[in-house]
Amino acid sequence: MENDNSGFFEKVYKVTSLIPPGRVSTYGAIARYLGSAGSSRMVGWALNNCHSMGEFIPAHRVVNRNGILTGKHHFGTTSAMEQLLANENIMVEDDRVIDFAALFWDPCREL
DNA sequence: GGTGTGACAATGG
DNA sequence: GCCATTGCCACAC
Repeated sequence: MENDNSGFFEKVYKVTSLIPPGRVSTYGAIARYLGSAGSSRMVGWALNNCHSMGEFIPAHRVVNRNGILTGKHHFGTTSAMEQLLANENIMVEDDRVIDFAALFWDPCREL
């Protein structure tokens, strides 16, 4: 299919797209689900290339393990990510997801 | 084929 | 408890 990217990236996009609305995930969780727990940084990098994809990736649902919107700057504007999260009923305060633990979506556990 | 990187994570001081 | 450093692994040049 069209998703014949480099493999790891494709999985990142896939899993990220599979994040249910109103939920958030972490780079480490996704990386671990892909079989590479130490590739947490790769997840972020993959999302960085998400702009090269012809499809929108809900990367705003992906935050670091602290629930902090680390990559909000990559959305163009810092408010873009917060707006997107707010649109998903996710409240963000001080660049951090409120009740992140409850909204945390683990692909290894829920998928 | 080697080097650099990158939106993290974990540990140490 | 907060700041700095290292590890990590896959992709781009």
